Amino acid sequence: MRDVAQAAAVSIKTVSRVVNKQGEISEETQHRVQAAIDRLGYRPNRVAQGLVTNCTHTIGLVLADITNPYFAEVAHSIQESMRGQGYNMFLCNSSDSPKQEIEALQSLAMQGVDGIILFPTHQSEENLARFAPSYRPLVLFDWFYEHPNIGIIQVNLHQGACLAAEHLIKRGHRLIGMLSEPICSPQRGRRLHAFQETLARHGLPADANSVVYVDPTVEGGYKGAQQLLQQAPSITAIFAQNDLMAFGAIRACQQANRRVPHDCAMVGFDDIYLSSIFSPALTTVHIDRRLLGKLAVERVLAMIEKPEQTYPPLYIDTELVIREST
Amino acid sequence: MRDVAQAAAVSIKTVSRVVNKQGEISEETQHRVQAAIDRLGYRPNRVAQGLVTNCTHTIGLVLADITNPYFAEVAHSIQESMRGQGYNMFLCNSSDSPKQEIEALQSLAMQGVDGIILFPTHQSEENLARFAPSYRPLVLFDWFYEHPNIGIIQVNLHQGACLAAEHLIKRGHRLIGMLSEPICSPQRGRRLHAFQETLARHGLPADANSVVYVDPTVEGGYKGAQQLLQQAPSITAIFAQNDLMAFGAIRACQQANRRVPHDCAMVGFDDIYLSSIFSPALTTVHIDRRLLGKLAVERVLAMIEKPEQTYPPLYIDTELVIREST
DNA sequence: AACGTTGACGTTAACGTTAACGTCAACGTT
DNA sequence: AACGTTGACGTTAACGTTAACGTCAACGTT
Repeated sequence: MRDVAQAAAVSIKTVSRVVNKQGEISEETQHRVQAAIDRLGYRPNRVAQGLVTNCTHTIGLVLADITNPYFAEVAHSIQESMRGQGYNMFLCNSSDSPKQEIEALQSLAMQGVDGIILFPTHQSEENLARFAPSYRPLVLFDWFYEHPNIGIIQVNLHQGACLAAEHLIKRGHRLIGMLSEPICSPQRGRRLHAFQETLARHGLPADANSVVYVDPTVEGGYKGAQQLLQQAPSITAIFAQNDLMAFGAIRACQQANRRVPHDCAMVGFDDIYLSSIFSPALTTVHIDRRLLGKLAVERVLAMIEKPEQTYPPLYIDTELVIREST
Repeated sequence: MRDVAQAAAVSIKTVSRVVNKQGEISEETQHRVQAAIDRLGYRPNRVAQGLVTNCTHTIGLVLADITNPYFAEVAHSIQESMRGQGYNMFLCNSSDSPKQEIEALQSLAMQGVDGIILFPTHQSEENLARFAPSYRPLVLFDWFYEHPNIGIIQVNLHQGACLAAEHLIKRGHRLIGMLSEPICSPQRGRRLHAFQETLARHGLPADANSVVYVDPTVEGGYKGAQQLLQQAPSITAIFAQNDLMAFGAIRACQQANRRVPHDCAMVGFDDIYLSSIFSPALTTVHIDRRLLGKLAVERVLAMIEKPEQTYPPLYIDTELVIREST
């Protein structure tokens, strides 16, 4: 910057004004400075800017597992939305562990991020309570914790799970197994509870015997389905809490010589891009990841720019996509 | 920091010494300062540290597409390896576009990252030539560009493609289709060329008619396989350049009433975690993503710490995993 | 006793920016 | 002619750290 100022025979403050388009400069000076900037290839140092403006043009994204395509697609959408705004994105994996999550939040705070987008994990409520007041805007997915610093984006999981249940019931299924992740907080159980509620409303059984709690991964779905088929062999359908689990469960069914959907129907959740080309193509609840990412970025940037405003939660509806697995 | 210094009745420099464990402090003072740090919840400001030390404890990861599980798994491994070292990771998608890639590199440079790990795209050579001299350590995957600032990690794609070809030939296939991404640089064509070489070595045809160039995605594989089956209907096997393409191709085969593997065998590349549970489970060339990420982090951190040393390329072997699709 | 060394700190300046305020000429207004 | 306003800059201090150097008492050595 000093070199540019010298080359253009102005003060560094004038260079700063040109870089930040702060006006109050004559066109002639502006051109001269710009020419010097181009000639010397000057780029402002974001670290120094960050120190004085307390604004680093970065946000942090903390999510459970980037290898789950659902998260990856949301991350991709967030990235794309932010790129145009000149923001860079830190990525942290929480591995669904509260300890790693809080570590990620702290390290992001040290890096001076302007805001954080977080898919919270279990046990998070207390962590958030400690963390939120101290820091920048935080946008949460699928969680609820009221605080002026916190923006909420809720996917209508309840609706999605109801749609899935009603679809299976309409197809004549009476005994339906469920694969859920372990439920460590009320927020975590929303899909399962809504599904069970719908079953109950139709007078169908939803006892503990038809639910298995496993990791929300392919592996988890595979093992969970094996267990489910063993402890409740008369089930004719399975509702998995996400598509990866459904993939694993389909595999388990096939290996147990249960054809999908003829011997056991399968419904997933998320509609990741592989669901439509899996064999059989998966019936699942669609969530618009692009919209999700876009809204998250809009919300967090709005909260950064105008922190005094209050921001009501945003809700995103889901949609049942019927394919070959039911 | 000033508050901590005041609370402990020392100078801020002494606090700095405690934080950075720079020694030369009495145990008693150290304890007193540490107590004040804990009590006040002081955390060093990485932005200010970055300005003075020119070291931000961040690295940038630029890759083509985070929604491809292969990249996602490498990103995950990089993240995990870095977490323990106190580094944070910027993530940028290049979308396989040279323009976006160079924009990502520039914005990372402005953020003052200490190093960059890059899965380069086509046209990159000239960009790298311009970029590399000006900046921090750069670690490249599957590319080659010799420069003291650049570290290389090569997956032995040649070996992998040969293994795949020999496997199909041994199974009796004589007419094999190939799905490749567009080849805009020699580096990009390594899998395809090695595969074609092996075919030629066995006296088998590898003409243009049996190759289709499409995007390295599920969609690309799907469309590519459709085209391949139309223009070369007598093929009995397809080699896809990555697993996602293979998934799409399997789908296309099934829809064309070609059973996999009976009517058309399929081999992929990468061995993403979904390959083993796909139906049919995919025969593919395994790449150790965890190792890849771990080595990349080790290399880039070593280059940051000791930039004067020279770092020879690292090579990673591949392995054929035979499953149901062949 | 004089001097050098060392341990345990403190002071000052700097990193590359921007915010806040200052300056000064030119111009218009009364 | 005196004064206020405004446009177009420049100066100074500050952001929160660390590097480089300074200080000073205590201690050992000759």
